[in-house]
Amino acid sequence: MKYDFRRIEKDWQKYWADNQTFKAENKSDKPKYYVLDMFPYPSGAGLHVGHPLGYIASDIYARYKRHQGFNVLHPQGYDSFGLPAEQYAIQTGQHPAITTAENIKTYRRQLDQIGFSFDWSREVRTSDPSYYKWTQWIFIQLFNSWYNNESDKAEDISTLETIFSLEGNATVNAVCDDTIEPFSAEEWNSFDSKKQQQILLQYRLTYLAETEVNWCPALGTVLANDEIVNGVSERGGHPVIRKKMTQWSMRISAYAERLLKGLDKIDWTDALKESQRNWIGKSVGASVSFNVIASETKQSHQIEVFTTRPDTIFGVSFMTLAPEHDLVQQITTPEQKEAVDAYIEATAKRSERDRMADVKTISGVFTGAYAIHPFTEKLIPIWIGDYVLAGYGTGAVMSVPCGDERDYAFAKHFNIPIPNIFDGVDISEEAFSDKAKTVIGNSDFLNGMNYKKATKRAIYELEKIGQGEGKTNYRLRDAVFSRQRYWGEPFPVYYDESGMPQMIDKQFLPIELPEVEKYLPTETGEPPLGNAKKWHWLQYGDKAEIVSKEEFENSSPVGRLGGALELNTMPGWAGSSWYFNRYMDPDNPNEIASKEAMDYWKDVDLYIGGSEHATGHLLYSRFWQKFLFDKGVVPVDEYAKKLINQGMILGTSAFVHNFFGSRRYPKLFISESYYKMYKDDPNLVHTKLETMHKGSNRAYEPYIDYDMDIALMHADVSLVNSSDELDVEGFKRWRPEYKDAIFIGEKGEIIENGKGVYKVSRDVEKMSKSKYNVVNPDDIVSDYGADSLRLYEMFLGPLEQYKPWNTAGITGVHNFLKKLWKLYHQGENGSFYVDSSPLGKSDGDREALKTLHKTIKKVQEDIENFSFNTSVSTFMIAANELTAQKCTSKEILEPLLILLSPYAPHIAEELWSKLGHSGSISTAPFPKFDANHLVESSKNYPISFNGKMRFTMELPLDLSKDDIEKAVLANEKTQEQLAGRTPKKVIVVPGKIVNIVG
RNA sequence: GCUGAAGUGGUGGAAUUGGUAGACACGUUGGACUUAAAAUCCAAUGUCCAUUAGGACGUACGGGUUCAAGUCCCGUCUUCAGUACCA
Repeated sequence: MKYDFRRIEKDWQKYWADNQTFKAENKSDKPKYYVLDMFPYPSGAGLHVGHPLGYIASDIYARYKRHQGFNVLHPQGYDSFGLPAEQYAIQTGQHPAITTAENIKTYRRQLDQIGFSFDWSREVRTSDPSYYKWTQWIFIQLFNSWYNNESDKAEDISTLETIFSLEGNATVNAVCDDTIEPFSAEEWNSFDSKKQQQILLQYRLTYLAETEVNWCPALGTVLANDEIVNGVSERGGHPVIRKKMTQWSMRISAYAERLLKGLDKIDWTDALKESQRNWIGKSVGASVSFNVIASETKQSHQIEVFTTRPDTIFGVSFMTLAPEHDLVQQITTPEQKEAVDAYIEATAKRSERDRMADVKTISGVFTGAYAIHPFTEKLIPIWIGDYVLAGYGTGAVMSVPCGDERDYAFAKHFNIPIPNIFDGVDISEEAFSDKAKTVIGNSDFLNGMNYKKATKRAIYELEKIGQGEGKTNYRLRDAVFSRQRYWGEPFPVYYDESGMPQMIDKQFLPIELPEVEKYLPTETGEPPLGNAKKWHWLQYGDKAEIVSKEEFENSSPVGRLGGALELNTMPGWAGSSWYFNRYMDPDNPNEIASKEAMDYWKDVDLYIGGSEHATGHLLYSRFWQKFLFDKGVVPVDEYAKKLINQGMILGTSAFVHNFFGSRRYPKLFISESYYKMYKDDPNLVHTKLETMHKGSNRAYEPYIDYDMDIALMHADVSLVNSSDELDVEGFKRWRPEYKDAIFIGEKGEIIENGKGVYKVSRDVEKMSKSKYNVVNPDDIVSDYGADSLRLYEMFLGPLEQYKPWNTAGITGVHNFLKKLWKLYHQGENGSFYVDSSPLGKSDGDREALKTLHKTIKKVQEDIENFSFNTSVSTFMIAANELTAQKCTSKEILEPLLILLSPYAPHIAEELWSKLGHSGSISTAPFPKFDANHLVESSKNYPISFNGKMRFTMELPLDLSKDDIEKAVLANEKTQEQLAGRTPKKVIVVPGKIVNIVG
């Protein structure tokens, strides 16, 4: 009987679905285990073979944990809000909900055929109103909270209002906007409601603010910092400019320190933690304020700077402000005004990208103003320069050229003095920035101190004169939360008559996305939701509805509540920042999940996903979790105990060499070697092509130019065989414009009518439709089966590694499954056969048991270390050994199938049922490893002399080290080797080599 | 520049954490079966020398520690990823 994987896999997938085999219960006597995948965005292209890699790994682990007796939660869902469906809607007019639903259907079919043990009864979709109801609810909670630095947690905004009405804001230690003016309780109570609202907004954890944002004109939306790569948009690679807009922001900076500290208690990879640490960018130092007197107005100003080196304060010889700094205009002297304005204009013109590309050029202008040194009271010239960034710290630095490379270069360039404040250091060539070796000199009260001492003392002295204080600065910026898109969560927000944002009451959630005619921004530049006819919020008592502007204005004003709704939608990371909690109780209409469910499942034990989310999703979701923890909504403040980043499976692209730039030979493809020939001697090739031209009936385009640059063009990988040979005729049929393409082979011959060979060049790249290198898992499953696909993806290499896909190699694991099947389907008719008599003590039985227990040990270790690739090899070795031993014992097969079932569940279930079991293999207990089966009575020990292998000698295994030493020395061959000498030392490592040092 | 990861046959990758390097698989070559092909099975396969027996070399490069180094230490080079005028 043949290994009919198609039938087997279909049958068992049906069985699992019919019996809800993988449904997890929220109550169980078993210990819980939560295995989570990063849920996918359902794109129109469907899955390629790279996508399931992480899912296969998590599925193996989930199935393993079920065998171990855990109640396993292994859910899956869809991050279904996103740009591509919206772009498609813009092009075709099809509602993104329809596109998304279709894509999800494809995804589900593709996922199902691989045989994952997901509990689909818990599926979530972020674009589902019953789901985003709770995303909106969380937003409201954030709006209604402020961050109290005293209790170090988020608190209800009402507690802040109480403090304001009793004490004003002087005693409040909160994370808030830095522009807040102090006020007393009396003042607060005298403010009108709007003023109070405006002030509160500056404290809320989500707030509306005029911020400089990354605006992407091509996409018509704002992007977060992590959505920009190398100065262009991550999606599409469009240019990004800075622009001021009123936007919702998330006060993630309030959690900077806790996000940093939390990393210490979770088991994530060092690389990932490190990139989160860098992103948060904590630096400890001091803020120092310098007094400035503007020569024009005679007004006094203060410039605040942040420095990590307050110990070098006596080395300050100038100050530099970012060109965008607020004070620049006020302090610039009339003589310098022209130069300063010109410089500011020039910098403003430069795009982010230019500025990044050109960091070497030193530029700046003197403002004509001077600051006063807080200790020496000397005058310090104030410059502006674009090496100081407006967005970091205060946008101003105290420049210490002797201790900072950039300040040094700036000072050298503009001939500013460079005073030396380091003892025993030569700074004539370069700045000295080694903190560890620093000894301060020439610095009054800091003289002779090291970095640590001097820093402390400097801060103390600054505080004493009220010119500064110790300060910690973070690079982490508040996250912009508004997107000018249609296909995202609507905000539960309306604007009242005074224009202040108001939250819509929980009972009216969700605020559903309205229908629009066009998915583009409106003519007046409003986001796409501005196209909706009904978009005004109207509430009478406990009834509410969304109505048109006219209906809203014509409604009776008595007891009415409402206004225009927020037209922005939430960003992609909103829905994904809390979904792991929803899986615990996905259908709950009253809460994000019930308390019982969350107390039972608590957190994710294993989270698997790509490292590209390091500073996006994985940071935002930790932020929301901490917030929800502060509010008592969730029981833990870190939601994922362990995280593994799976690597990516890359595609192997195929390229053809095309005379792309030439209008003379536009459809001519030449082989690589021929191209090399061309590079060496272009004229030779020209002549050859000319001859060929004349000798052929083909109509080349007329001669126009000699531009013969070769372009490498992607060819569809399905047109190339495993020896890199292109199916030339297939290529011509592939696209109409290549119908008359001409291929020239290695020796300059024309390839046609199946004669001749054209070899493509290869390169490894990300799998993508546009590179024609996508391998579809559907094809693999139909050719080799899901079990082969699962085994092969694991076999390719370590989980975390990036590796290219190569379909040819799958025969290895496929043959293993066939071999295993054949071992138990021998004899005349090939029907299933196992030897059910108990194993005895014969050599063969001992060998079989040894194979089994070796496999148990290795596979268990491998799963626990997530080295799934090596356990696939272990299975193959076991199958080879059992075949060689002709062992068909039930006693061996049964545990072996349980070991195999996480990897290749279908074949394991099939053989398991053939063994007479009625239920699914998935809950069968994991086999117990027994070391006794691996122990032999004696072993051939390799004996070496001075590290060189000489002979082997059989020794009983239960001998002690000393006994082994004695036995080895007494041995005849040893004596022969020693030739009468006395050995210096005998090294015995149990189970390993015996080394005699002579 | 900084941070992190890595460098092993033609290829993907193993190596019990210092103990016989190259497991397992792909590919290649040869053979068996077949009218033939596919499939399947068997054998060989790090490099070099040697008919054989066997020997020498070999884990990016150069040193070192050790009876013993892919693994540990010092230095150099290369690749990949993230980040970047962060004061």
